[in-house]
Amino acid sequence: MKQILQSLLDTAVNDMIKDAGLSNDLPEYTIETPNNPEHGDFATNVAMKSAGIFRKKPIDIANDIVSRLKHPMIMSAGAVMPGFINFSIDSGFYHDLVKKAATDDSLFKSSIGEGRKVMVEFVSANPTGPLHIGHGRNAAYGDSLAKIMTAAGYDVHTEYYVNDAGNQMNNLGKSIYARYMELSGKEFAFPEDGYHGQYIIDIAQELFNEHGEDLAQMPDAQGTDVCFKKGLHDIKENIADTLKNFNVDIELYFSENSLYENGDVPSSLEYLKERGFVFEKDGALWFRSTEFGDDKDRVVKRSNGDYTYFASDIAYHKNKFDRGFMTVIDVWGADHHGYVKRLSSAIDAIGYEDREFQVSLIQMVNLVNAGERVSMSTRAGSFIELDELIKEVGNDAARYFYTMRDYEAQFDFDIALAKKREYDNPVFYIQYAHARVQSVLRKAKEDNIEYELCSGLEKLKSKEELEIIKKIYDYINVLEQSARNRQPHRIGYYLQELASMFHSYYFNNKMLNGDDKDLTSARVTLAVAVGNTIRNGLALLGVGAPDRM
RNA sequence: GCGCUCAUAGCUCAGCUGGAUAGAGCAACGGACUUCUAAUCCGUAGGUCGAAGGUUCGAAUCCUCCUGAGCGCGCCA
Repeated sequence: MKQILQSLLDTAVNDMIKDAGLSNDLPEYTIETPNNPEHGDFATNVAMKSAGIFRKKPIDIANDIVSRLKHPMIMSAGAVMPGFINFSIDSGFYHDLVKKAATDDSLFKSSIGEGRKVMVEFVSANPTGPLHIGHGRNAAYGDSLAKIMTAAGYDVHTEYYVNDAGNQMNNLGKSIYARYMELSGKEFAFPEDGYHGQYIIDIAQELFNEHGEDLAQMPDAQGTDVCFKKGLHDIKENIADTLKNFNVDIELYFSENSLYENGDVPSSLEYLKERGFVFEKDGALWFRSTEFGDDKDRVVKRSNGDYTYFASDIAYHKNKFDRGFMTVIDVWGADHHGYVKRLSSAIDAIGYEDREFQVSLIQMVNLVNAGERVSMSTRAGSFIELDELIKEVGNDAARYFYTMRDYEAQFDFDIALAKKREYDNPVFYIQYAHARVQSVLRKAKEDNIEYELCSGLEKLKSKEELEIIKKIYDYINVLEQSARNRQPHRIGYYLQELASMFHSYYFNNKMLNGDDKDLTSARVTLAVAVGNTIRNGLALLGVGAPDRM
């Protein structure tokens, strides 16, 4: 419908430009669905946007445009001050929409992505311990974004970057080894930056059960290595399990260490060196990020010979582009924002000009428990695990809560509240709307009430019914906005509104009317259309749509 | 000190890249179950969009300057 209007308007305005003897391009304008029903089904600001071209009052232009529009879909069109044009649409077109929404999923998919290859890299938490509540937001966001962009026609691939190289891995090995030695009654200094969580002790205990005191007999370096390998393996597995339980799809766990093993790190630095962006100073290797507006140049290889984390990140992102991704989206915690300029500089230096790099900085989750603030540090071991949260509040509620708010705003996750609110929660409200639809279908079957899907639709003519259909049609708009702006939270708000409209409609109107087959058919079709919309929307958020509750 | 993000109803937050009378949920108050699930619905109340300027037909939205909160500024990751 919108496309039809747009092409009608484009033609009308183009004709007017020609008639006026001008050669301007069309102005950018919007066609939207007004919140105020008195403003019709659609409204456009094209006349106001054209005021500069024609040097006339917007209202006069609007009237001129209206006089040029003719189409069976348009029941009426009118120009109002200060220059909006409002349209009312013939209800037959709405009935076609319900039919579509009730029978297939084509209304819930968009093609604005045009098959563009996109990588979303997210979570990427260091494999030094289980995921905690802070990671949950990143995981929920990234997964929903990927699902949304897929529905919007992008070719999306998801990845988790595993930082299985560098100092922290040494610390992990030593931490486990120290705990192991404790169990063996021996001493090994616990590393200063070691990890204190219970899971470290658990891993050590497993090693002890498995090997007895064998590891204590080895040289420390060798024992530490065994501990490290076991620790990394177990922690990675734990993280992958948690994400799977959280309904998060990661297509590939990409190992940082693999970039060292195959030589990508030095070779990508060499590549930048050839292009003149890497130089030597004070015995270290530097990347000239000031060239791209960064505050200072950054070290990529330390004077002691170690590569920095930044170096492997350069290699990783070059690798992403080399694999043909046109858009690369990184989902990071907001505390890493100081790192954005550095990496985007390096990507500029790599020089794939047709590519796009974006970072979504997920704001902090402040953990609150009954008013008391809980700090979350992996090292101190005082964090609440994501697993625990999922167990407490359920996967659906957790996923929904995390993506309920704009990722750019920080929010307090009050655990006590989340536990308590189980039945007082927007996600259940939405799911209940879906379950109600299924319940109607079950009831019809039980009572042998006859109806025919997609027939009798001319009965759908009340204001309430047409509003719901318009809302269903608005889904595609929300999906596209959500994908474009990388804002999954819009979906949740939309679903809440749709569910609310349906609950109200359901309460005031009987879906099943045994004596009136046409009316029953029409209303059941509308209900099914709503149910399908909700199921599709919830799926984007990683939330299930149960048939009964 | 420099940089990033945020500030909207009592609370938690939306507000569709500048549109028409700023919206929801929770909390508060008043109503609706002989019903396809009351996990629902209907109504009432609640606002100087942090403050001040600017840009234009039009600003919660864009610009400048303040105020306040969070985070970041390493040859760590």
